[in-house]
Amino acid sequence: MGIQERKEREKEHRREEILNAAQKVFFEKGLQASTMDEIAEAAELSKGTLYLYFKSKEDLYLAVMTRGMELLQDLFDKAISEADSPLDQIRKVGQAYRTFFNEHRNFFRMFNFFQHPQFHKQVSEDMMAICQSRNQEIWDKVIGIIKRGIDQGFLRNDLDPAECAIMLWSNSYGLMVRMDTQLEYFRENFGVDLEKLIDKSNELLLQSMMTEGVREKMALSNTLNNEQRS
Amino acid sequence: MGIQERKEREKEHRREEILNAAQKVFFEKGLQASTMDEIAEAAELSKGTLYLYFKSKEDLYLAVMTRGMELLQDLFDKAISEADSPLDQIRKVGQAYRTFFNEHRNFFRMFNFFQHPQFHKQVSEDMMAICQSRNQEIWDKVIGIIKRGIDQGFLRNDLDPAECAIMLWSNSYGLMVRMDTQLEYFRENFGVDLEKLIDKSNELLLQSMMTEGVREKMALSNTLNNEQRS
DNA sequence: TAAGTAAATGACTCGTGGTCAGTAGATACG
DNA sequence: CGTATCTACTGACCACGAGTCATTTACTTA
Repeated sequence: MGIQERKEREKEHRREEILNAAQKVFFEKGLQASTMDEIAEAAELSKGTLYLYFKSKEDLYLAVMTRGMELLQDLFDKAISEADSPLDQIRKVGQAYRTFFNEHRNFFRMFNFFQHPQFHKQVSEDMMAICQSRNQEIWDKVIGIIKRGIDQGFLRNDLDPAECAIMLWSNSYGLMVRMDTQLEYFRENFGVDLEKLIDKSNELLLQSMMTEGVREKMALSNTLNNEQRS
Repeated sequence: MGIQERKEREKEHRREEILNAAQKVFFEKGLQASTMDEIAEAAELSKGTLYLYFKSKEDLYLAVMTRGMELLQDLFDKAISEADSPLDQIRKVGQAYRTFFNEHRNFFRMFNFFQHPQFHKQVSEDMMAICQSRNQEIWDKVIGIIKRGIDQGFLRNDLDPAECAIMLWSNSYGLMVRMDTQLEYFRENFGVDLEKLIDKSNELLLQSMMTEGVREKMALSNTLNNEQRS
């Protein structure tokens, strides 16, 4: 009998609907200012029902966040599959991260919020484990492409892939946080375009990771490109 | 008559006592989990009194945070005055930031929390302005030493001081956030020592900002140092 | 000593996260 | 078809914490 299966589907569907409502409310107001009543209202359910599907407001928040992690993973996969060399993969994944930041700012902020140790205490272990494993998947993916870059001679073989991945990621991340809250401030006070700066500093780091030969070839083709343009 | 003055002093003193109590509680539990009753208890005052001195829990939180900003400024001033060249100043200020992170982690987390746009809405404009201006002071200081580094020929003169400052700062910051929540994770899963990585990646960036001549001189003296050691 | 003033109090309100006894509607059974 | 069971759902309710304000206390001044 398919009744069991149908019920499972319906339950999953209901869960998704709650997530949709929660996402909408959280995106508008953030964790603190959103209320469970409001989310229940948006989901056209009673508050009690929310607690049948999620252990707490924080857990619900993280469940929404995992959607963002999936999204980021998809963007990365797409970037990796579209690139033609390990170096190109690294650049395109970096670009994908910046796209994610620009077009899914609310998810970026959720990731950011998730970093706070104090927040972790309010979250169930189950949900924490889910986030951990998704996180691990993303890091493995990023480290993987760096490793290929080293193995195929594009990046210096005295470097550690994980270290490189963390450096590049954190470098972008640090600037994005700045951008998110102080983009105007830096433009007005110091005439700095943070958007371009992310590109620049990421490229700076990447180049210092390249092997001598690759860097020279890069420089040469850049020169050619510039000459063609002018 | 000095009564007026004495009252002012007493009021200031009371304010400091409240800040002491708040700092203790906030450090232990974070913003969310700390209650105003608890802080009042720690300050040996009633809750109502707290609201005579601070507009809201969030304002009180930020008032504690400004102490951290003062502390960071002092560390920077000390680092700048103790260094003997602009390049040394940049390195020592970077080191001071890392010291701040390690020894005043709770303040670092407060700064971090402050970054959230959602949090800003819950704060009074007065307090926001105070934080802004302190922030500006710190950035001016950091940009100032980079500018001296460029003017005196240590750093490439095609670079913008503000851009360099932001790059270096954000680079450290990004890694510190990672360190704060995932130090063990990265050590266990990828064998990466984030502490050392901050040094490494900061030095990497700094070197790519140096003029050719200075970099070569640096490389030479490093070689000599290494030879002396072995 | 009494009036006046500033500081401090704590009982109160109101909003919100989370609970749980009860309801309704579907399903299984006689 | 009627009844028992089960399951998702409900919303009144509780606990607790931020913020308020009428009242009290302590000090100053005349």
